[in-house]
Amino acid sequence: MKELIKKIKTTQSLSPEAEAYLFSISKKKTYAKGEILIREGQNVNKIFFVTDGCLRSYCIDKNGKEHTLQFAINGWWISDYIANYNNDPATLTIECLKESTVIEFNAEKLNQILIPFPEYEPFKRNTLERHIVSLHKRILNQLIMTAAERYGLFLEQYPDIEQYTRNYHIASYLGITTESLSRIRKEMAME
Amino acid sequence: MKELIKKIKTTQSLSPEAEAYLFSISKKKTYAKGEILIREGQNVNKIFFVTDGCLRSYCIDKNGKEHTLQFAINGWWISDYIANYNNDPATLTIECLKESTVIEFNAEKLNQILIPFPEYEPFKRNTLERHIVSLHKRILNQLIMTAAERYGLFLEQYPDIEQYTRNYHIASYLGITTESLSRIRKEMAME
DNA sequence: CGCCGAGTTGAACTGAATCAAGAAACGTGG
DNA sequence: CCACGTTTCTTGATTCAGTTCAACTCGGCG
Repeated sequence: MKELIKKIKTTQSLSPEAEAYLFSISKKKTYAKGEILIREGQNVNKIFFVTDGCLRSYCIDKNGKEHTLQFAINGWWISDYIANYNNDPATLTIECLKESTVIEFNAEKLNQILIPFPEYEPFKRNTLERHIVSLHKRILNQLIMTAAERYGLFLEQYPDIEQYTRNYHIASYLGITTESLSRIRKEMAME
Repeated sequence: MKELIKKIKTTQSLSPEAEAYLFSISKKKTYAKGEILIREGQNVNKIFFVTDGCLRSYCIDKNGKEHTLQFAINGWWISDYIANYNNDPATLTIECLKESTVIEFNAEKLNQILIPFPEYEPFKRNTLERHIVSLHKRILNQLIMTAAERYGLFLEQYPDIEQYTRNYHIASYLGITTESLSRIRKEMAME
């Protein structure tokens, strides 16, 4: 929780009362590698702030293939935003890739913080806007770059992540098969 | 402007003072087909609400190819969010595809509305969240669907847009070439 | 020791890109 | 209103990146 408070305070000040409110609506939880935080089909209204570890969200297509939407490490938020926003059952699954500590919020209660504590708003907005920017970049990269270039960028953006992830986690994030990723790795090693 | 006010009021109430403030920081503008609202490299801090017509944002890669990030029709916002958020020069170009009417805001002033009029916050947040949801869906669709399926979905989402767009606008949105799109169309017509 | 899941490698295949040429649509000026 | 040039769209042939399927290697672990 300290991590989150600290992060908020890089954007703005936060009264002790608002801090207390955040505490009161959140739960610190630790998950083991392989645990599922949100499962496809469940009704969920949770949102997680990652303070340590590594998670990913993915969906499963009609052929049973997984497609990774997001990795979340230190300081990132993760949830099924599609389900949360529409009040639908989850279409995503959120999985713990290594032992992780997260702060769990009820999404609605977290929004309601803005009524007594409007001071929280700039942080909220900043988080949403940064999220949009990263998604825009991802879409453009997917349109512009080759698979090998995308993998290179991925390694820059998540330098340590390969320790925790299976090959197919990364491949399904990049939109390629594990075999292709394996060949790209080989190609890169030879240069 | 009526359109925007109406849209805001579907989410929440809005005081006459807040309405007046929105008026005071915005300019209604009409652009002809082909006009450029934001050009790559410019310093921009504008954001547009489309009340009529059709616009698109795109970037140009190192080979000179265009990649469409977004189409905006009635009731959508469009801007270069990457540039706005980072205070960088624009990496995107925003182009008018048919005669369009937009409401232009200075992005910063639009955010500052929240200080005197926090009542505007739910609309703002709702807009951002809906934007995130649509981007998540787009990324997943790009990972899961074939080019032909994506084109089919595109036609559902933007049923009238083909009247205003060039073939390559759509192709570069779907991440394929104009030739491929042409063949997909042919394929679909034969069935 | 042998099994099992993950990663790698190979060969054949495929969807889409590229390159090139022709057809259709469009706008402009006479 | 037609003729012309330009742009866009279509079609074909070829190439290529990435997939698929299948076999093999490696490392961890009961």
